[in-house]
Amino acid sequence: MPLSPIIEAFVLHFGEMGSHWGINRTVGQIYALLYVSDRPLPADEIAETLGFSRSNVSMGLKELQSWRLVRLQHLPGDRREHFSTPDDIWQIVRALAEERRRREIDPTLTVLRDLLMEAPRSEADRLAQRRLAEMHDLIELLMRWSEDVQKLDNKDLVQLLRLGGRVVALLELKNRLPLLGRGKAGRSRPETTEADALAGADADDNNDTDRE
Amino acid sequence: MPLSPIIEAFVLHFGEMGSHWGINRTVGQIYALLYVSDRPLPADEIAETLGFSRSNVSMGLKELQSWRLVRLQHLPGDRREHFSTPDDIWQIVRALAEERRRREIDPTLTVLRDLLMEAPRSEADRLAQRRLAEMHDLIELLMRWSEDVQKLDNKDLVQLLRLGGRVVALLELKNRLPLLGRGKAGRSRPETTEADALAGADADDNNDTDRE
DNA sequence: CTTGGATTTCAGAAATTACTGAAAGTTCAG
DNA sequence: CTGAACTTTCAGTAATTTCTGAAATCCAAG
Repeated sequence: MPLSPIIEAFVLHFGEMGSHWGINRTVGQIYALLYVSDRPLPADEIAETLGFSRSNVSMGLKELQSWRLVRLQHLPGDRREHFSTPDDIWQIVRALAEERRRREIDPTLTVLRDLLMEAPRSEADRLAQRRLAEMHDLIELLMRWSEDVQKLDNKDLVQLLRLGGRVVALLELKNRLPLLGRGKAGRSRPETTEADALAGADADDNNDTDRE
Repeated sequence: MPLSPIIEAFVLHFGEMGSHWGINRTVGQIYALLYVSDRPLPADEIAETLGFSRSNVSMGLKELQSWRLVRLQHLPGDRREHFSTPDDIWQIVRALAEERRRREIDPTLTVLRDLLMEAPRSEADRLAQRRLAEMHDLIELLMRWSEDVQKLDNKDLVQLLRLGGRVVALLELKNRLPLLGRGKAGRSRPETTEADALAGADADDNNDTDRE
């Protein structure tokens, strides 16, 4: 069954985009098709619709499953497996973020940490390690934030996003009324860690010598 | 001049990572090398150090420049061009986010909008368009947020990130004391737009029919 | 068990992407 | 101008990735 022009255009564009993001075209197209489909589709129907070989679709679906972007279900009276995407679109964002973290970010942090444990053998090494530490701390900060924010329910998340940069007004409010900050969120130890050094990186550039 | 083990390991890992992110290995390695280098490097030195051809390095540098991830400078008494990465690590994040947006997200939003303008020719089209609208609104929300947040200075940004999910406590506070919300940030029109539909996506799944 | 539809695996073909060396282009001191 | 030093372009080649069809495997029904 041929695709309507609207759906075809979307599928093609999505496939194209995928290839800029380390996902191959086939996989992107399969996902796009499932995303707009009104019902779960069996692999052979996907293959026929998109003009790929059955085995290629099988591979693609396997990859999408490993990213938790599609789910498998059985329809009554049909022995074939049918695939669909989660209804909640935020689940896509969460799944992508989590898997990226697990597969790419965490191993990178491990490498960085390992390299920071090594004894430097030269001045160049020392400088390099300072840069690696900066990168490590930046990534860790971003990841902690994203892990944390992903626990919010959709409602809070949307409210937060819509607030955008205006959230700073809230921050200032909090800073001006320190009593409020101590309740549920309060940790009493002085909050001077790597992150403060990160923040200072543009203000003055030469105070980052506190890490070896 | 051969690389120290620490730097070499970093360069190799970074090159590997690049290939998961739509950046080729060579480009990743060049960037990594510049990132940890203590001084701007000329192209021929990069080529020799990494074992690539001179022309390959030239291509790679051109690409990195187009992403605004390296900058070119001339050193006194040397006719060659030297390359380095910005000192402020946040600038990397900003540059990456902006370029990705410009190159990939914006065109995608345009495609989505175009497809949403098309008259649906079937029930399947109608459903597909509803899904496209959801995706469009989600992306737009995320992009507006990121554009907005990137205008913050490093200090505010780090504070915000460190706050993580606890920012919700502040939101609730604001909601409970509406007087405070109206100052600088206030917009008086009722804030009911596409975003609210997005937020509701998990609570009830069938109220998103308000968009054609 | 056996059968047959459904799925996966895998070796090789096809397509894409990355890389090189030679040649052309640019810049600037003399 | 000239030519030396440096950079870019580009056509061809190498390497990698994607895709396919045939064969193997799986699995539920009989």
